[in-house]
Amino acid sequence: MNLKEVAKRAGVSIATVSRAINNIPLVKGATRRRVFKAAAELNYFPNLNARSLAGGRSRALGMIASNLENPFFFDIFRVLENRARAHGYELLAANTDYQAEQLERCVDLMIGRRVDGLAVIVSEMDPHLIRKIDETDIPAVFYDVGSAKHRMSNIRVRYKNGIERVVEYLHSLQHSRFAFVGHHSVLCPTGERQTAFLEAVSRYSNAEWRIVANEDSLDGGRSAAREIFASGFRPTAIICVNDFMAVGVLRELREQKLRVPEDVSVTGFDNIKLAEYSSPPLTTVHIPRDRIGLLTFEALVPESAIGKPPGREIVVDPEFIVRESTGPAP
Amino acid sequence: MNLKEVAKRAGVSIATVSRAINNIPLVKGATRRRVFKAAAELNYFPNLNARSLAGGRSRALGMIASNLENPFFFDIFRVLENRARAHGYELLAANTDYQAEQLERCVDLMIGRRVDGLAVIVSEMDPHLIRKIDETDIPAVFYDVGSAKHRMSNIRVRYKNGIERVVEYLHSLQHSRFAFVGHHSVLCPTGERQTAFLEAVSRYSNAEWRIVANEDSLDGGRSAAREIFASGFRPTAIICVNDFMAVGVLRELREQKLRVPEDVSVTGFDNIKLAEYSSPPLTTVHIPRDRIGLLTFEALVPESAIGKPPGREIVVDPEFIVRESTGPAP
DNA sequence: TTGAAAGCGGTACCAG
DNA sequence: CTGGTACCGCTTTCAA
Repeated sequence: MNLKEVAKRAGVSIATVSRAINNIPLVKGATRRRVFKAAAELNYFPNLNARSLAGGRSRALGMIASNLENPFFFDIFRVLENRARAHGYELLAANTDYQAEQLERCVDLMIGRRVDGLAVIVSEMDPHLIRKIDETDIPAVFYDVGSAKHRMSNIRVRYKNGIERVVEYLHSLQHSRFAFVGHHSVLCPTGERQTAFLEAVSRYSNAEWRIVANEDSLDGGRSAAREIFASGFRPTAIICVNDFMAVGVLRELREQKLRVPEDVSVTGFDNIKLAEYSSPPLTTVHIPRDRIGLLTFEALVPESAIGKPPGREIVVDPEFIVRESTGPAP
Repeated sequence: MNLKEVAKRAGVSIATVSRAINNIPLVKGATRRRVFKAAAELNYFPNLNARSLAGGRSRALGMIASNLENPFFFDIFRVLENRARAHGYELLAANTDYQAEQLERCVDLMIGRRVDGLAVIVSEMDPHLIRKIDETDIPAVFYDVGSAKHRMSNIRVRYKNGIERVVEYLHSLQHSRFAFVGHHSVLCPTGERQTAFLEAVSRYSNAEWRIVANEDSLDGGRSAAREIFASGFRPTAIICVNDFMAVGVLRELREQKLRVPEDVSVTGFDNIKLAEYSSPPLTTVHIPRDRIGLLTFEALVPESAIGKPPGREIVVDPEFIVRESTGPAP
């Protein structure tokens, strides 16, 4: 089914059908009705590929995330999609599983689809990809990487502050043996968190620590915890790169009959919903995904944010939240 | 950047560039190299919209889910995407949040994009939409709804069996006061589970029960549990429509200082990863998402499944799994 | 208010 | 092995 057939049936030209379908005011009411009737009878659906091609814009935004299974990313996706829909865009989502190769495929795909804006919320970003995207002139937002210019914006969360707060808090509770559970991506922001951890912990002369990494999943968190204990190290506090992995850690501690927080304190990061639902609820650091999603949209669709310049650096401050997974050192 | 420019720079015709880019063997090695060089220099990305339009196929599959935040759906998404990618397709995902209106939008979008196959894994499906999709001749798979024909397949999970096993098991443990926590979608499969619950529980003359519903989320599960207790009913066992909500229920019970399973038994459904990570790990019913994802793909892309007829009914049997959230009635 | 026609960027068939 | 070219379905001037 295409415009031509609808036009034939409605007894008008394809130009008129196009106008009617797109709600362009020029069309007379009676004509419009005839067109819609014909379209309905023929079970007509505008071909969006053709529309994008002819129109020069796809009315689609893209979001690439490292791991949509982790609610942190999904929360951003959700608000971004809502904004997009509200403004007549659709959101194409893609997952990289933290793999550089997949990231490259996703980027090519998004560019190939000629998305009108692209948000890249991944930690494995590499400069050559940023350049690649930059050269296409597609408005883009990167997360914790790259620098603002042209049509590229940049959202930067101050992890360092967050981790510092966590470490300070634990130290004030007399903890001295720390473990850091990260995931495999070596670059920012994990890298940043890890570095921040090292810096913070190094400030205390009596502190001992150990760092382990595993995949960003419940299993990954659990394995990481297992690894720590297998090494013989006995932390009094386990600081996790995010809540998702922390839930895995909690599970392993339960297995080992260690009580949280009496025997070991555990902290997460992100403040995903699950952090409130774990047992015990996690002490964590809140990252405002709503705000990030919103700002991302505004950066991608400048018309939606009058007064705010495109291509800017957006800094987000995290917020420390104490729940029940932390307590005085044993 | 388009074919023409690449052709000019490489000193060949656009037909040749097209062939080279698409790895059609006819092209001579030297020519191919010239083309790729030119393409790289010009930062060329094939316009996928144009390709879909001209080629008559989009090389994309669509998946519409009720709630991608629920790992049940996400697990299916994951394997479907893997299969798709392995076969040169991309997967377009969309979320309905259980809203009929959004479902309709998503369907229109997928048809508009001319996906080569569409999986609709939602519980709020309505017959008119099935017809709509049917008339487009796009191969489709529905979950627990519609009937197999033409190019439409149909995956049906035997929930009834699963719920029956759960209820029987609890009854054998001397439970007699049951609560069922569902989510708001009234149609299959939730409806089916709910009905199955009623049938199963009605078989025992001494059984009492109560049914509540809330949104499919952690919060929804928690609220549902709160609602049960607010009503004055004191169940010895809470049967949840899925694991995701069950985790919310567990949280509320903790709040009420009720021990699981000593004071109350709780069961989930689906067997998502989180079910093993909750405290206590959930007794649940396994639904093989991997298999569902795989079968869905095969139904959508018949070439991938030689020997298997397109448009068939696929029946999946769930499997009862006992963990630690269930025990003898108090 | 409507129609005719020139693209948009590819694909694929037909010649050579 | 390569080039020419007729579409694919829609948007968008330009005229009428």
